[in-house]
Amino acid sequence: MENQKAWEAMAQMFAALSDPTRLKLVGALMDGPKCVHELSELAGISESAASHQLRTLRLLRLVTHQRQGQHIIYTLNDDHVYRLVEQARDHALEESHE
Amino acid sequence: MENQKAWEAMAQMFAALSDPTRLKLVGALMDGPKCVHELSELAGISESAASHQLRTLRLLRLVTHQRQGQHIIYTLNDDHVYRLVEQARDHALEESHE
DNA sequence: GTATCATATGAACACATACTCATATATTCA
DNA sequence: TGAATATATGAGTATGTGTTCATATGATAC
Repeated sequence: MENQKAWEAMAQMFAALSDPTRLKLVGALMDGPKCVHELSELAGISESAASHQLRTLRLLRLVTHQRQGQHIIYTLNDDHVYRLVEQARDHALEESHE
Repeated sequence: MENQKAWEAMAQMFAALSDPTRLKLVGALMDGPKCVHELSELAGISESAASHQLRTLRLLRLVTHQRQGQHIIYTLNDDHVYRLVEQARDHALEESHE
């Protein structure tokens, strides 16, 4: 089965977005780059928790980060993520008014 | 926070596709409706495991099922799922040849 | 009826994961 | 240099999840 790895990569992609906290972080980043403190507030979690989850998103290459003084600015990595979340949102909206 | 439920619904959607086994089941269904036995073979898992995961996909409304004699035929529920998986596949492919 | 096939379900277990708390690292400012 | 701020990280823990195994349900054939 040569596809096994492809399925795993895709599943990993979905897994990155399968947690409400991480999804909120990504959602916040869809409005533009932000620092950890701001992200933690927008997601309603501790800064430590945010840092942990941002690390996960970083390892999965959904976000990138760069230092700006004492702040670390996180940014969405590419448009695929953006579009994926938008599409899921459409689906969720459609489901909700059934 | 009125959006909390929306994020959770979306996260749940992604969670449904975040497991390689479930993703393979959905992938198999993208080629057309199939019975449990066939799905379990295509996904390379036991029929019991397949049944458990199909139940999950059913509860999350990603698939529907109908009886046909002694077989239960599963079908993809809507096009959103189809498009979501296709998009993720594109992303995975693009990532892989970086 | 019973035997058989297809699927579903519950319990149990192993493993993953998301958080908190404490601590470490890195930057800026005095 | 040392204090303060921003972020990262490791350990510990509680909860979630995917599988297997055993058993149950439902349909067909005899």
